Amino acid sequence: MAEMIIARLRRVLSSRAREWAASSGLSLPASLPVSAAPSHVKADLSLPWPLAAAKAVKRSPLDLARSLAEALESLPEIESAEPAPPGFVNLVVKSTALCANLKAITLDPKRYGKEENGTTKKTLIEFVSANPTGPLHMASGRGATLGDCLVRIMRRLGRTVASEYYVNDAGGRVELLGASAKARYEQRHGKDAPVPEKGYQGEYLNDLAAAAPPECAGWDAQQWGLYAMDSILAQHREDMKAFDAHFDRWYQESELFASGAVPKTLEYLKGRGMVFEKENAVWLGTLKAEGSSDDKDRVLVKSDGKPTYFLPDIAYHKDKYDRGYDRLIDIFGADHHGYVPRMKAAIAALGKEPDSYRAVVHQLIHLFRGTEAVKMSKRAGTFIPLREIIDEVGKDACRFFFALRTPDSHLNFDLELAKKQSSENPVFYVQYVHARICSIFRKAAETGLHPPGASLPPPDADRLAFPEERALLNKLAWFPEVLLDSERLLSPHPLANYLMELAGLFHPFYEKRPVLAAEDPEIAKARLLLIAGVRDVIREGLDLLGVSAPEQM
RNA sequence: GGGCCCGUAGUUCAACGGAUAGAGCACUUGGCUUCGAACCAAGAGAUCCGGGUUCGAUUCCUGGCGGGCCCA
Repeated sequence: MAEMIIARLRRVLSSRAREWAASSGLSLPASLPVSAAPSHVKADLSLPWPLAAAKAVKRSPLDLARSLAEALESLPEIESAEPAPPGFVNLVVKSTALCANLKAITLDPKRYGKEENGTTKKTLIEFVSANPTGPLHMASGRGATLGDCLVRIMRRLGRTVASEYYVNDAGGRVELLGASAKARYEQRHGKDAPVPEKGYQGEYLNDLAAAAPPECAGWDAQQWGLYAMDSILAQHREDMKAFDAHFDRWYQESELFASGAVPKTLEYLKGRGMVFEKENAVWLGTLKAEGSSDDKDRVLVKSDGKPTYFLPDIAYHKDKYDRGYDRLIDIFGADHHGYVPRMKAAIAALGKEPDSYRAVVHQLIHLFRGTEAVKMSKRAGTFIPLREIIDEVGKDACRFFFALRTPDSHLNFDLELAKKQSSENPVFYVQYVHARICSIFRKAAETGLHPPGASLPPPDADRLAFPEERALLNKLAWFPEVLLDSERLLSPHPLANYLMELAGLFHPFYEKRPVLAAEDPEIAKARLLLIAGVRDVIREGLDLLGVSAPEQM
């Protein structure tokens, strides 16, 4: 398969530009980005390099742009290179190159975007990891979308990556959950049994108590706790399945205790001299750790001899490294952002490269019903379960909505709007393009113009020369770059926004350039290949977001 | 009180330090006997307020104001 066109151009242009710079006595920055030309410029690519280079020399940026444009114009893939004030070089890519790229997409859509010589590092992405003490709520949906999309995107790029869900099933909360469930059970049987003071209040505990097997009458809080946690965890698994979020492993905290990893990790940290004792407790010196931004030291083992949650968390992350992952990504909701500095400190205490650990903190979702804010409170039991949204809005709309935004955005989610299933939801805008194209292919099969499965000839560039066609050819070329952006930013939002833009370019083409009733059969076939490329990229792009691409809607 | 994040069009959101700040929805006016009108064309509409760095700031630094979250 041909190398992706933009990636190739980036390499070729950079290399030629460096030759040019060397012969002109200039120095160029280490990174030479190639970006799409802005809409008001009639070009495909835009280079701001002369602006950056002009600083050190006495020539004007525009002069340098003229000179650079001359040096680049002779490249085989380049149609024209024009200097533009204040010092850009705008490039038009040869249509033949874009057409070759189009043909390559349709030949093997599943590999479009794969980096042949990418990193061999193994990445582990941990996300959701909600406590099994209550149903998953909306915020988990955002974390699930970010994590799952990232896994899919990185796999598409050719990375080795695995996903995990960490289950906090050890410690005191099992018993507290059990006591809460037991109280609900006894209330159902007419007893005056108050839920423990700091216990769990949610309505779901009622359902859980009602569904308990007959022998539960004799259970103590611990047994109730195991039962409750099992059934809540089973619900989490079902919710994640319904949300199309896949985890390669559900890692249980109790496994760490069972294997002795917790005390071993403590010994390991002691051996590295990272631990001290004070007031009968054992501490990790996170405050003064290398590169630490934590605001105080953290307890690992309390004065009563019990470990805090922090110690098994460290043991879990050590285990990730021990299993051969050299790049860890954790995805948190903003309510856990305070956790990040101490985990970074712990990574340093383990002797790992700080850059090998990345935390994505996504902001929480503000829920509305129309204009009325809905407060989320797990304790009060008034949160909106993720399941309710999946059932009423659909996981496609929900995932696409979350995938469109950067993790940093404090996004608003209007339940009434989302439930409308109307065109107000952007996912339909993209899916509609896919359905429209599939419809054209059905018609093309009926009329015999293009039997299913038949291959289309590589297009003659002259037959895809209208601006609407050129714009699509160009946009399709950027798909692999968008995947790289998503990986770099650890977020699917560049991809989701790209799909909106691609869809937005298809409709005008559709209105102005008939495919089946084209001027002649050769043009019809060229346009069929073009829309096949659009269809494939939308289908693959939506798939990376975990969103379906219906053939009819 | 300290820390993290945010403030862009009526609204929900984009924009590696680059050019005339882009989309969806909503609004106004047009467009279905012609591949799907969940669409298109045209119109109107925005960077919270001061300073600073830079050839160039929505972006970086700094001081306010406003909001979300965490800690004390």
